[in-house]
Amino acid sequence: MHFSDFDRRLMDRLASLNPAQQSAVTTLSGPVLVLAGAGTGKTRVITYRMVELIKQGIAPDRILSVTFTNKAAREMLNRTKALLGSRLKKKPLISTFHSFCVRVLRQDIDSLGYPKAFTIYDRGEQESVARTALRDIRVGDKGLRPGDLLSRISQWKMHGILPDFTADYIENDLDFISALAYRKYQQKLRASGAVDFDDLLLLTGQLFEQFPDVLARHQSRFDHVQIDEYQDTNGTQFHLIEALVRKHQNLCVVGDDDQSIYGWRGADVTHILNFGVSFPGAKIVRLEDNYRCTDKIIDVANRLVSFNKGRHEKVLIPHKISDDEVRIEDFDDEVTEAESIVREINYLHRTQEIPASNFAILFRTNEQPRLFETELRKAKLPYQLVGSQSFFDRKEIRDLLAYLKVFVHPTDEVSLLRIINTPARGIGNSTVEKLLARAVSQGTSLWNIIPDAVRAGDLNAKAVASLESFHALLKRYSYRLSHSPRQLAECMRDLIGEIHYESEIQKQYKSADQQLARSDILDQFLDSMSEYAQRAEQPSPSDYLDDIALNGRDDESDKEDQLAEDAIKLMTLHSAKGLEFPRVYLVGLEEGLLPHQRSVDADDETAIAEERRLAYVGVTRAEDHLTISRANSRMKWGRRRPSIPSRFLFEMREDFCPELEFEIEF
DNA sequence: AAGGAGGGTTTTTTT
DNA sequence: AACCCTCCTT
Repeated sequence: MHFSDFDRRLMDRLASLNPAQQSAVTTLSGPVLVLAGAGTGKTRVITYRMVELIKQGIAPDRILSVTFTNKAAREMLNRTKALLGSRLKKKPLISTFHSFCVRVLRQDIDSLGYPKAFTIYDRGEQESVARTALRDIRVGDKGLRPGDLLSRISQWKMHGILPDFTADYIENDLDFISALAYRKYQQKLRASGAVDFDDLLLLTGQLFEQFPDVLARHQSRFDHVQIDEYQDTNGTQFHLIEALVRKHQNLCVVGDDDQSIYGWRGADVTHILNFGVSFPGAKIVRLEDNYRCTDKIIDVANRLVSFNKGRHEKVLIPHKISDDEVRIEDFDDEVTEAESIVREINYLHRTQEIPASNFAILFRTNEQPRLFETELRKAKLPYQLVGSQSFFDRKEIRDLLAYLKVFVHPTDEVSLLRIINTPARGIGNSTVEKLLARAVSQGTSLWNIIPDAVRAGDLNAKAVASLESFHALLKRYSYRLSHSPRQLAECMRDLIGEIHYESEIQKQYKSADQQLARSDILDQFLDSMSEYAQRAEQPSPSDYLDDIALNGRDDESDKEDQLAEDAIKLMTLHSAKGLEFPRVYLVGLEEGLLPHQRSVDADDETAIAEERRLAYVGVTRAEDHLTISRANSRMKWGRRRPSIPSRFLFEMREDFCPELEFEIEF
């Protein structure tokens, strides 16, 4: 959407606020809960409120607004700028919890015994740490994998439970081993000067709790705090908020319990349900006027969500009337599903000239978009896969980032292990094992042991020579980067040359096509770095790494924004939250997919309820046209299996009665 | 130490 | 079907 359209719509909306919305906007002090259904303009209300505060004379930088994603933060900032123009003298602080916490921690984390130059570990790196932590523990034949332990550990962290306090929560083998792993894991992280995503919140909470002066400093920075998507707050986040507003209670939160879809990540709906208890005297404003969807779509959404128990009863009131029924279509298999939907989009786009950006295809799992991508590419339609961090997940990028991390922070053991023999330089497993054993026995890090080990002489000559030149290489680049941070891209380009990374690619990929694609990735990566070096006020490698950790492929989005504006969007239901599209295809409504098999197996009504909310989120993304589809059979793990229509279809439509094409076996 | 073959396993969702 | 891990050969 262009700015002019955008502004016009905003101004219209502002002029037509209903009394409930007005009261949300004009209640400027004390706690406020805005309970708002889908498509009622939640985020806009919070933006207007901020604008109102600034108009009343509150300095923009004394308002903290927390959004759920970095993208939402950017959008909110743009709207504020559009509404206030030159009246906006300072920048309001709009960020996610995680970005906010990184800022806090960069200042004070040393009080907790971590280095200020900590690195942030993502999922893959966490798993390596967990794997080493696991190795020290005798797992026996329990068949547990790092992933299981990590998610248990993550749950504890999101409830603010530290390693020393896990004893109360042990109920089974998984808990027991996870508790052990948690301690080892946390030790390893700290030794590597690393922090994981949950730590960002957990450590900030710890900091606030243990150091009242630090808390006081941050409390006095803000007169007002606003939180968007409050239904997704976890325990640790709640404590952070509560601590920040403890003195003035100027807190405004916005959310919808029917859209709580992050329970698996620790989000706790009770925070929004008990807001009035946690913050006495809170005003509660309800928004039920839906401006997004047609009456037909709202009807389906209301019916569906009414099957959930224990929620704030809300009935969305549609403001758009349409003759277009919600379509529920079935196809033989997942290939036909993709083909047919893409064929329809192709027709509508090319013949009816409906812009590509009007379309969105929403799905439950990440294996689903593949086929749609293939079909869209065949039809030469512009599309964008939203949300997947595929770019920074590529092997090449991860390798080079690991180099960069070691340059910045030599104690980062996970990254060091990743690059020590990448590309192969004759430092094989047995050598690495010896080094690690020595590091453990001397109680120091792998990095520190390398010069010693070279002297000790129980390694073969080739390995020693390689180690020496590897060590020298790291020192050289780390020195160079710290002295000329603006040269980030050039530096990495030289590195690629020096370690012959390109020839490594040639070796690994046989076809010229693939080789080209891989080199292309490297170029994009270097571009992203030089772009960063220009954009940032004070570029530094560690700041660049923060940027990537928190924003993913953010740097590309600027370039792609115009392109993305005119593309068909493909995304999971989770990343579709907060967005809206004129034409939505909600695909794969089958038992086992939506609701997901894992929730079905859990045999737990709350798990199914969350799946239902997910479907509800999908339905309510559609502005004008909604098509729901399913396949009668689907490939899974190389096998074709029959699919049963999702139970949600029966709930959405009273008259839903499909003809089943497969035979029922008894 | 490196590369390749064979076997076993897998996927929910993401800041 | 695709990926990862382990083991085997060179």
